[in-house]
Amino acid sequence: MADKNTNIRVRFAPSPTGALHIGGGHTALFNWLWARHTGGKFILRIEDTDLVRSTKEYEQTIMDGMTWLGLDWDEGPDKGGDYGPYRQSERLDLYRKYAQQLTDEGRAYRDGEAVLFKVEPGQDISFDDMVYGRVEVMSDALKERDSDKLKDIVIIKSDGMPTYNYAVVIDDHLMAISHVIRGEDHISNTPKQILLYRALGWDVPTFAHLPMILGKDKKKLSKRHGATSVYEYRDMGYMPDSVFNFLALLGWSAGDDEIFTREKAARLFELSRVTRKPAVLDPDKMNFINQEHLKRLDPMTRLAMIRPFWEEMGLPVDKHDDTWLAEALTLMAGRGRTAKEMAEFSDYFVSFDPVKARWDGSDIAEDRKPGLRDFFAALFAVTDWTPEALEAQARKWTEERGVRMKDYAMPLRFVLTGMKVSPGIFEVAVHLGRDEVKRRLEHYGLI
RNA sequence: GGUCCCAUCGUCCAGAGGCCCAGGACACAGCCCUUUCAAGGCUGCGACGCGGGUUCGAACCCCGCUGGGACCGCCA
Repeated sequence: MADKNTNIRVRFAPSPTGALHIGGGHTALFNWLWARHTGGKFILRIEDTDLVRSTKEYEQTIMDGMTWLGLDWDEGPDKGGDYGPYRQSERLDLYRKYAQQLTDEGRAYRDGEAVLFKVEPGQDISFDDMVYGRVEVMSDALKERDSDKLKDIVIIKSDGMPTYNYAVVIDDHLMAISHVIRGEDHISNTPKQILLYRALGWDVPTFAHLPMILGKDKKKLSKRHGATSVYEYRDMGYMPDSVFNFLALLGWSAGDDEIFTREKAARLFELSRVTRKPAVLDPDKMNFINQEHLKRLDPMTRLAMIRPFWEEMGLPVDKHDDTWLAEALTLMAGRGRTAKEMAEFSDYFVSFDPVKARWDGSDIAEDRKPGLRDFFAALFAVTDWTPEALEAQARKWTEERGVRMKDYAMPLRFVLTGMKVSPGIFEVAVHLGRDEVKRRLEHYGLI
């Protein structure tokens, strides 16, 4: 798509009744991708016509969630634009105006305080979806449940507020939306909306529905599937880049390379290549993608990612130099799939306290201690405090005595980290520094 | 119950009639590397739901069945 199409306008229209859901994030993401790919505009519209459930706090939370994911919008309630206002609650006069027009034309009628749109039988309300292709529907299908009676469409509720199916048509048209990209759960709402577009004499936008995201049990994602808001992923230590990457892979693929940046995804994205099958969310894949992004981070950025988790664990992060901490994490690279895991697996760099807390040294038999003391003394005899020199010394020492390296490296690992796994133990020792290693050995009476 | 949609490894995606006795990724198993665990390298396991057509030829087209999903609210 060489020519930038500035007429392409898409929107994400959440209702502020909760934090940004993973499904909502997915929808917002695909709209963003299409806008950025085509050079069009991405609009944020708040659908707050449900008076009781909508709050300003949730509105802010949703915007924060989108920002966290790296999805920036061109027009919205916070930044304005030529097609505002961008909150449905501020557009009530518009909905009333067109409802009145439809009523005057005899297309709609009042029912108490509400206004209903009359559905006529025999109308073809099929449409071409950019993802699903031709969707065939007749207006005769718009029946009441368990009945053959046609069901008219409520456009204004008794409380004076517009219904979703009506407001969305008014707004998408007035905001000059070219492509309506939304979840597949809206596919059956589309024919009703087409009826409204026609009655108003407006052009119908292009529709593109996205496959649903399902839980492991193949049911629509909900609370009981664990993490459902993007914030839960943030709090578990997933990078925004990873969540973006993972979500982009649900219903679409960029080709051979599955780890990519927002920019690359935007460049490669094609609506016509979106899948139709509902996608099951796979936490394993999410972990893998996060680990890959964590590995690719530059040291200081990685530190910024891990730091809050160390702080949350109550570790004295400020006592250390940032560069030194970042280097410790470089040693950890590839270990830990989330920032939280990485923070937990590397706590011994920040403080000796967690080491003492989880290992008291009692599982080292007394008769082994003399040998270990000899070994550690040999290590401290090394003047060149580098991983290579220490390892060479350790190897020499163990070979001369015909003993196994692991029988001495493992105790050292426990002394320094309190864990049975860690990066190369000589690298850990060197990074901690001679004095700190000595201090930890002394604590366990091994030097 | 009605309407609409979907149907390739356990999962996510490739595949747009011959290039497919189906390819990649995650997960899983094994091997290598190794002081541990990861990472990395290699190997393996594993799918076109079923039945009819159409065609010289079908994972790809058509029909039926089965299975799954979504919707049927004065919620969005």
